[in-house]
Amino acid sequence: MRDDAAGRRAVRIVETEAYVPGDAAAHSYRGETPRNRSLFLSRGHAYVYFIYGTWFCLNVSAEATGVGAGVLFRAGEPLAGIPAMERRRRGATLRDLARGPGRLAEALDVTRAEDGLDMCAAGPLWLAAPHGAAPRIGKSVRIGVTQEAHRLLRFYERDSPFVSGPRRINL
DNA sequence: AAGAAGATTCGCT
DNA sequence: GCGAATCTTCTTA
Repeated sequence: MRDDAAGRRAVRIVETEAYVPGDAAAHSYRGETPRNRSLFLSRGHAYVYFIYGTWFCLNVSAEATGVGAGVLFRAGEPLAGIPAMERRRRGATLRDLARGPGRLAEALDVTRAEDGLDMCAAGPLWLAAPHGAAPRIGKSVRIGVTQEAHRLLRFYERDSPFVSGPRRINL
């Protein structure tokens, strides 16, 4: 959930990737730096990083204070505040509004300003429990990752059209 | 001090 | 399919 001057925007997270302790692909692998310090906060805090000089990506920290682990939000199904998302993502179809980590952050206007926020507390960026029937969940290797490339740490809703990635890995 | 690679996306071929 | 855009961090000299 995103609450700011544009009103409320909501997406259902339909695709995630885990970056776990001891994982060479994780930003936290080589210890704490100014960029990744939010990964070392207790579970539930936002970690926002800037990539390829162009995009932000949103994660949530996933372990106890000082451990260093997180879950990347890779795609979302737009639920509310869709006009505000369309203004941020000019020219994108509904399906592509938040389909991909960079697009998701752009649709929700998430930048470094949100880095470190507690997403389990009331505020401009927070997590709500999903509702409705439990979806079928698929798992696969992570996208764009070269280290520890065999690990099945990507999770997605198997029946959602809002999931990113090549079709062949979305079994 | 300089260079390469990276949890990406878009536009053009 | 390939290259550009272009920031941060890590590696190597």
